[in-house]
Amino acid sequence: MGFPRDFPQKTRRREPERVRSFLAIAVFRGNDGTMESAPPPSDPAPPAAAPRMTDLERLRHSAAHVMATAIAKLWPDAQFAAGPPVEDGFYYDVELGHRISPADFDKIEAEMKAVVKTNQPFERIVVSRAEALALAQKGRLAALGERALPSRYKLDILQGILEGETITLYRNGDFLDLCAGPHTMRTGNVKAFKLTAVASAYYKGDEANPQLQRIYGTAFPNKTELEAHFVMLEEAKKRDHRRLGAEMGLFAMDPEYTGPGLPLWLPKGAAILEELEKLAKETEFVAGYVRVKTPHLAREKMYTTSGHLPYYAESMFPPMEIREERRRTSDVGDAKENPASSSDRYFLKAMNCPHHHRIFAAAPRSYRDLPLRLAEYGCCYRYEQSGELFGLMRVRSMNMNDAHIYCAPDQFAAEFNAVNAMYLKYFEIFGFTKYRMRFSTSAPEGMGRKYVDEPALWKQTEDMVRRVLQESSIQYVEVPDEAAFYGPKIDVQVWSAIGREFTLATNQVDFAVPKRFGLVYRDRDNADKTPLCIHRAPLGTHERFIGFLIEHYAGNFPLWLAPDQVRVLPVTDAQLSYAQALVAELRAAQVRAEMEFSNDKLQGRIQRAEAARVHTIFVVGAKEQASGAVALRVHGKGQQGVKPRAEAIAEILAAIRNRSR
RNA sequence: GCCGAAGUAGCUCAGUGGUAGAGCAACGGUUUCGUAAACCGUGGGUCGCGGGUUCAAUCCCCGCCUUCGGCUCCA
Repeated sequence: MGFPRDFPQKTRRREPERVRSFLAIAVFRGNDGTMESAPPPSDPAPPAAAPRMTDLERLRHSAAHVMATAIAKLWPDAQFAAGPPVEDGFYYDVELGHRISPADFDKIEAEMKAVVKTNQPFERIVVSRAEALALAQKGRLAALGERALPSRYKLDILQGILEGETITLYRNGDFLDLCAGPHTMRTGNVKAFKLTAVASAYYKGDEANPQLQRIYGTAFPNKTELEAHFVMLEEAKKRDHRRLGAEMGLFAMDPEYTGPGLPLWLPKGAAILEELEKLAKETEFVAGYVRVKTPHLAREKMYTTSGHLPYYAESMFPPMEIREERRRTSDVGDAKENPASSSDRYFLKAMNCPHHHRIFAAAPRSYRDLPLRLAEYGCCYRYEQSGELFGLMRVRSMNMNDAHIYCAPDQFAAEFNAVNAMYLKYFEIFGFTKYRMRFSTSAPEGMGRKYVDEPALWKQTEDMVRRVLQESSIQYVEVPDEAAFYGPKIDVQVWSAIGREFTLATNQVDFAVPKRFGLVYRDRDNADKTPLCIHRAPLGTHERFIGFLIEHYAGNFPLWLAPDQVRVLPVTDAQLSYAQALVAELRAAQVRAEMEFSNDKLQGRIQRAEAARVHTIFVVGAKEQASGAVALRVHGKGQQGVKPRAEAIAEILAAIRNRSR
């Protein structure tokens, strides 16, 4: 309970459904039971229930088989599991004594080329369960011939296939695999491919299962597109927030001294952080939020009450044990008076809500006080698994764009709607056009186990949320059985400029935890009632949000966010005082401005300013000084002509105020 | 946490069983310059950390840390 570790932090890319279906697999619901050839690449009608694939996916799926054929030839004891197409290519999971390393790629690719060259047809074969099992027992599936050991993963997959479903094999040359298809016509269709990575993956994604070697590759219809893909990847790498963050001096990671996952905000990054928080504060002020401030830690009782302990404990930093000397009690020889107790343990907070609940409880509340909207960009600490840390996107210390709205049931729809409107406002400001709201609901079978056992409340709340979503015509998808323990939630998924999808923000309804804290308000009928609580973080964590913004803008921030808003470059030292006066005027108006005069030529200084992504450059020479003007240059746009200084500064102030893009 | 790979100057990278180099950055000097790199010079590294092998380890071996690619997790 309590706020899921993913409250604002959710990065995992879900496997496309079709990938899972491959594991379940190899099934057509057709019923012919006869052998037939694979459909040609252009055939629009593979059996109706076959996995649907685009032409590109089909090509990549076939490439996966070509790769498996090559691997089976090089290492006949290879045990294959699943080999689907994925977003950027394909993979095949394999269990193998030999550790495949990138050094083996050349060898594997050479074998693949041989398979492509012989242009083997992909042949679709429908078999009975008994036939398939017999082949698997003989190690004949996902292999070039019979083997001493059974095809264990294929056998397992076969056992997962329901009675009555059609079982199909695909064969190319001697390579025979359990597979639902579809495939291209022949191996010769796999013209342009490349192996890209090797990693490990648990069989069926379950930690309890063996780890397999997952070999990734990609394939395209032709060499040109393949090469373009790698060029695109190189370009994407240049936008990576970890790289830009270092280049631009936004943040630093200091694992040795500060600790892994604990970013240091450098002055230029902190400037962005503060602009973001300024925006949020202004927006929330207008929307009737009030700001609070709470400590970074709390006693154990806070989290036993909230329910985070012991369940959530492993995601929290270990407790600080406060060992008081038992001075007085030891003096009188009665240590039992003051035994070390659990109340001597403090925890760094992993979420702000318990503290906010205590603020709610700090005074008697009337229905007149509701809705009460408590906002705080509290710094939370989560002990994320080491392998999960990822630049700013997954960190261990985070500022949440947090607020908790306590309201009565009849206020819920309006509050929830207002929160959604706030999300949309932000997206508009930042120019996010591609996002999706993911509405996670409960499932009846999880009641009392996975979810708080309040079926009526669940239904009521989910209906409310669904109605609000429909009425506001927000694009969303509903995902059953993915809700939080304490209520339904909405995650906002976005795609960064480099195509990475993750959850930026979460909006959750909580009808369980306020009760655990005994929170009540006195209603009109003079009865004490438990408020509903909406947890909302439209900017998620500021760390992740800025990581996303860096990639979204490729480091080229709009003026209001740009760490370097204006740089004044005097042409010669004769303009130093004029330049300094300009900087002073800009700073007096709260603009981040600086002057640079060095031994470099003007051209060199411009080059450096552009490389540093300074938003606006004022070049001032004798002419500008004489006329009280500035020569403007804007990052990405080049020279903008000469303007009177008052006009130039007024435009800058207006652009900052409007947060225009 | 798991599997694999990597860690050399602030950054990007080269290199060798005989204790290290380049470009950019930094610093100093010359140059007073008009829109994406003027010129000359200087300093800078416990080669991630700890063990081991060796006459000798940045290089070979082992352990650890961190990062990266995946996986798992993400009530």
